[in-house]
Amino acid sequence: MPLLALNRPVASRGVTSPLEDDVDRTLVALLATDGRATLSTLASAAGLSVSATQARVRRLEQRGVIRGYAADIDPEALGLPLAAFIAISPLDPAQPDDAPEQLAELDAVEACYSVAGEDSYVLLVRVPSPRALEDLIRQIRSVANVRTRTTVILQTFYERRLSHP
Amino acid sequence: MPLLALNRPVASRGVTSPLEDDVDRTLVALLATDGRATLSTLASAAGLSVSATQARVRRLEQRGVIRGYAADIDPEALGLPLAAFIAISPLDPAQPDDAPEQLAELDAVEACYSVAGEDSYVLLVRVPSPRALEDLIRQIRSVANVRTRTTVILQTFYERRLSHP
DNA sequence: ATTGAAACTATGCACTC
DNA sequence: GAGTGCATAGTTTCAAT
Repeated sequence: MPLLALNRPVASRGVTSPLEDDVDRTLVALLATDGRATLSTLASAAGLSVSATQARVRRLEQRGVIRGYAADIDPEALGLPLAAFIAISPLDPAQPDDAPEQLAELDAVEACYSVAGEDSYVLLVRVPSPRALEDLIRQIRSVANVRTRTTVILQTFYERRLSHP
Repeated sequence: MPLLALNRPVASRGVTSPLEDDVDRTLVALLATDGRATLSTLASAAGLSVSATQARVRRLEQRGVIRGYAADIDPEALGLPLAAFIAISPLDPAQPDDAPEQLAELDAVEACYSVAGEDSYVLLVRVPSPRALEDLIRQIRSVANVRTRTTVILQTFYERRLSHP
């Protein structure tokens, strides 16, 4: 059973071919909402035998369409009730820029995107408290030599909804 | 097997109690990185019998610590290679504000956060093309009666990393 | 929490189309 | 290549301890 490898850039995880037919779409849609669906459940939904379904799912995994399986954990249960976006821009633009790698060291950084516009990167971070956010911002500034702009998240209405499948 | 229910606000999904001991932490950490880990695998890691492990996992699910299980699908495979943050603020502040609900109708909206600062909400959206992004922005403006500020995501370095467990 | 039995699920292989 | 069916190994479930 394949594990997620979330510390490497998405791009290095290999090319992803698109879904090939309705069976693939059905399997992906089901697994996206129930990552522990059994092959028999998937097989019934797809109208295929269990073996054929297994082969399909394996192919989706190997092609990188399915990147892994994860339990969705409530951040509050982990003691991380405070989330924020932190937009960062380099203080010294003439410096080698490996901010994403540097910032991956910090556990609080859940996501890192490079973006168009005023800022270079946007991070999604989760911390236990306002005090911890202050510390984190300080760390980010020194680790990556950047200026930061922080936007505190007040409420998460939804997250990780699956688009189209 | 529990299904995710991502269309309802996180807050309405019930209170989440924190993790209680190291066994819980081990189980959560494992399931967060491998959502399809078997009870025997989890049992070995936690140093418990399979049945005790099953009971633990069920409790974690019932307490809302584990909110569900999902396959991690590459958005490109779904034909959604373009992602963006869209920050929105109301055009008419004297109007009832149910933007998150209204915007949940749009499949392209993957996440919706209310935020502190200039803007009211930040959305994470995924679309097939720049043209589709233009259409989406138009839809968001009319559906929610808002002004938008869009930040295109150029690269996703990492996403959904688990913090602390 | 553990054991253990029964039901269900995953896997590989022989076979068909 | 892509599917089915079947035998076996492994997993999940639940009652009893």
